[in-house]
Amino acid sequence: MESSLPPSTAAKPSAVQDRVRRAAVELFANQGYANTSVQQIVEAAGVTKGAMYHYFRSKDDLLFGIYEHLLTLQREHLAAIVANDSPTAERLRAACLDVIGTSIEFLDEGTVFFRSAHMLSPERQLEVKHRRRLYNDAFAALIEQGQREGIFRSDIPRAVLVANFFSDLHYLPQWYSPEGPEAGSLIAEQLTDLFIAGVTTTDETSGH
Amino acid sequence: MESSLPPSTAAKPSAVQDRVRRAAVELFANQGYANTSVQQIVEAAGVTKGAMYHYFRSKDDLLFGIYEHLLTLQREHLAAIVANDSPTAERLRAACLDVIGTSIEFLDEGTVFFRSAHMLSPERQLEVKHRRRLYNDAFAALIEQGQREGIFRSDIPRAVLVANFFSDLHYLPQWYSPEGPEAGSLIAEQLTDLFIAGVTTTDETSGH
DNA sequence: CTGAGCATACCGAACAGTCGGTTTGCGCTT
DNA sequence: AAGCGCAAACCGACTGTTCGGTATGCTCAG
Repeated sequence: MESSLPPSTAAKPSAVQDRVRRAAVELFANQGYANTSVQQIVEAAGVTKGAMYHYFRSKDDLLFGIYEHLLTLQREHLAAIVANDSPTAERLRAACLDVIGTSIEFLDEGTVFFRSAHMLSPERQLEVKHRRRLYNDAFAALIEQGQREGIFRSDIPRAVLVANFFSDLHYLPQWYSPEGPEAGSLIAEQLTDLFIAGVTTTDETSGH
Repeated sequence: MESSLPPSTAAKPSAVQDRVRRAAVELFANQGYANTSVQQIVEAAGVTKGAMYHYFRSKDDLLFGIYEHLLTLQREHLAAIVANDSPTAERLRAACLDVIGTSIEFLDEGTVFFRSAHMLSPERQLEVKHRRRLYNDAFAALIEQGQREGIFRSDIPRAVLVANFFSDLHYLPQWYSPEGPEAGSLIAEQLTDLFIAGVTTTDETSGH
């Protein structure tokens, strides 16, 4: 949207590059990676194949770029939140709100992220898996701390608790569609509420 | 598993048909629909292409068969559970346990179900969408009843509550892998617990 | 005149689906 | 029991098309 600025401004990531990326994300999200031809992408972006292959080494590069973007973003956000010195419950809440918010902001990217992981080259699949695991572990560590403090229930394996939250991120692109401007953060709060409600210790779940 | 019976027994769904189906599900789950060639399927099934096309009209038919199977199964189960005259809370719990159990039993089918919906022919996408909606509505009706009874919280849109549960089904094939024999139903109970805990009315969420 | 930025024509591989043909199983006549 | 006839089951080479990627050519700023 800031593409209407005079071309003199800022470091250009090349208009072509950007348009190809945007077109690719949208097409991948709507038709799947394997079902989208390079020809379609360049047509949607209004460039030629030669131009595209000038900036990207392969179709796979285009796909991996999406993962790279989201993974980096989420890692940075979570690291910042965890580093806070607020109470565990608040940090968990902040982490949930943030990652749901991000997922809503990048809905198409999320769709591709969760649907097309198996289309990446094997090495890159490993890379993605690894970095996802790091995120997962950092998140799980938050929950573990809460469990030690006695505020989160311990009668259910931590892996299940974590999966129960991550599932919301997975499913989000499948049912959420942006309506109002604020609707996004509202959904984020509601889903976070539900998760926290499920994970918080109650009389029945405290000790076991 | 009952394939070891003498060939004299029962109505045969044709051994070839069955082996093709199994091979297709596994390959679709592991590599995605678009990335799996008909040649791979028939090789894995140990049949020829001619044989396959004798029983299936197209590759798309193979895919739709998976949806047909799961949709029919889940619809029947839910209908039976809803028709019970037990209390709402118990029926919701039973519905959750059942559909998670089914999803675990048919993990590969689930993987394909959630990952490859956009590969179906447009008409069949609509059909699947329609039947999913019916299931969704029946499930939502259960929750609505609980809300009217005051046992389920009403401060969060019903659609969000439902999505919060369905997300678990979506994510399941991504993280769950069958270990012990009983582990499956244990997971089902834990996830159901978490969902119910989140959706049940507490002091803070009762009125609004 | 030179090289970055792009356009165009093209390549080999792989794909879903087809089709003419062969084999197999089975009811029926003799 | 033996042979006939015929349909269903199955085979696999083949086709037209599409794909990701490349090779080469053009253009214009510096």
